[in-house]
Amino acid sequence: MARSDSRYREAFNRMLDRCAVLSVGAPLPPEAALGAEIGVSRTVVRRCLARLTEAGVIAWDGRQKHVLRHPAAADRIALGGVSADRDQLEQRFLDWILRFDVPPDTPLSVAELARNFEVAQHELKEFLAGLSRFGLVARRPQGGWMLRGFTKDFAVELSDFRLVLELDAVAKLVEAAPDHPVWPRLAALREAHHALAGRIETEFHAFSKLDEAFHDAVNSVVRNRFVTEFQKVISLIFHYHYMWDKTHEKQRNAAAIAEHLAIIDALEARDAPRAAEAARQHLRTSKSTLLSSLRHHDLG
Amino acid sequence: MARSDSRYREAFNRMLDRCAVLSVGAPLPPEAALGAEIGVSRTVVRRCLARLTEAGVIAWDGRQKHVLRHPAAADRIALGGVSADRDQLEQRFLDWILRFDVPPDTPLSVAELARNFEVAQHELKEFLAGLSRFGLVARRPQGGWMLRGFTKDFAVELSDFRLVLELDAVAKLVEAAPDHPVWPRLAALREAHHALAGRIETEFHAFSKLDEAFHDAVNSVVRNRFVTEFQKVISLIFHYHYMWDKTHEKQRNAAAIAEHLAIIDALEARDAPRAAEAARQHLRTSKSTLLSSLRHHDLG
DNA sequence: TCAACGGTTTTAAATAATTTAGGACAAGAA
DNA sequence: TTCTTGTCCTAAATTATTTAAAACCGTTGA
Repeated sequence: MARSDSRYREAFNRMLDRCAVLSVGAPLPPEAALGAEIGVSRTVVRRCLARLTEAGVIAWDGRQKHVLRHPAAADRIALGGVSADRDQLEQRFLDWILRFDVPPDTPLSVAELARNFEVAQHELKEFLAGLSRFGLVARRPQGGWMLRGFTKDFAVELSDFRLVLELDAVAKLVEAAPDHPVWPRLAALREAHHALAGRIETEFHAFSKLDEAFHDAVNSVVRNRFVTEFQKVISLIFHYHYMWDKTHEKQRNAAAIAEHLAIIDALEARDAPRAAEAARQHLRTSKSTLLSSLRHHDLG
Repeated sequence: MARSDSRYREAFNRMLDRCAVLSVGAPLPPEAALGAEIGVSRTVVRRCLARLTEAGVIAWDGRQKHVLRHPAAADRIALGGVSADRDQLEQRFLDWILRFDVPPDTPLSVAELARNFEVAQHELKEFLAGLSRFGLVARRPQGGWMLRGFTKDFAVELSDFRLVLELDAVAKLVEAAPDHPVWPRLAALREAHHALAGRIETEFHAFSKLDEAFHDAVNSVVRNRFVTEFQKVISLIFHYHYMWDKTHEKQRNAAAIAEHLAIIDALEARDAPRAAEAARQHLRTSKSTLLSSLRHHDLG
């Protein structure tokens, strides 16, 4: 009928813990102090105090409140299932779209999705509203939501946008101070790339993670909330598509490693034009890989 | 108690119109056909038919349904106030923040905002969820929303991001085909700029709109949903700040006109480096204007 | 005397319940 | 057989209700 009282339940248990460390007969701090301590409003504190009184753990009369006995395990109240946090929803949602290859223009049922992901409907709606800013989903005129999906257009525009952002990052990186923390990161990445190149015959699957780490490092020099927000989506999408398209995976990954190393070389040489050109080349490859993986999906 | 039936009300009135053009005794099309015609589901159609029968406008028995009399004006049902559309909400919300200079870290009351803007609470929540992707608002841990607001950091990051997008647009524009529709637009804008420059003593306020039109034209060559989405927010924010900061407005606008013309010159000459440099110069000015307007607000 | 604390009330946010709309399926008429 | 309607089920929109937060005010005790 109404909202859950999990906030109260959790607060009550924490209040029990609070009483456990006090000796019998000791006074409790004022309501406001307890609220601040537990991170909850006075209203909740008072509800908890009332229950503690009822359970005989404390005596409470106005300002006089002191511990009567130490709380037992039986005094605790069970709290409902832990709700999954917000960030995970994003991961799981994109995972669902990409892994099950949901086609574009699919109507999305908020009710069904909320059930599957085990989140409240309004949370999912909020999430979709956020995604709609990226053009990944849209509202339908009759109501409800629709997946605009990973069409060819989407992939092209995403890749183009990524190119713009990443070229900017590369340009900034070349100008970065010598003591910038990105340089050790790049050096470590260079080693990791060389190491993987040596084991490419057997471990080419490990490249996907390395790719993510590389682009993350490059973009780390750009301190911009808009860029950061986009990178999250971009990296997820490219990450999954890497895992998908199994055609010539070994060759592709070997080539990508070489491209990454070329970028690192140019960056460490502080050669802006060469770095830009290397990045452009790599993203061109990336884009065509993304597009070809979409074509495979269209056909199959 | 439940959702509004405005969809049904509107459909009913349109159904009346539909009957009015039929002669008395004529049969009505099947339910599905009516639904398609009016753009509504069969459920609604059947509700309307039931009411029409009750009102004696039609006779309805299974497949037999025909007009009994022409509908009168009294048959219509009044429909509730027209709900404002979604796009306007965005405008009005940003308008509110900027015009009333809501400080950063203000808690936003969904209930109050919904009242003021005369929209349903959940619509506003959806909207806020969308904005949170741009980092303009954020959820508070205890629940509710908070305006992160136009801090200095926000302005800097926004300007930087704008620079990245716009330099890309300029680069693309230089490469645009000679018959691209952007060229006539730029030519018209050049005239408009010259015209305003002549009247700058008295009509410098008109520049804000011209600025918007100029940047819109430049960005029109980039066909990218992500860029488009951002431009909407960017142009709104810069637009309002132009209107605010009244210090040296005339000189600033005159200077900006010159900067715009320099960009147009370089673009029409297809001189990529010069165009980029001119754009960079203009956006630098823009950024410092935005920042100084924020400083004024901090002090006052 | 005043500052801190608690009682009370007002208001908002979260969420379940309720109502309307959409769509699927089956049965029946043409 | 095919189109149409009757019926039912599910989902989305929207309100109502419950919980939480916060403001206000009186009172107590140092």
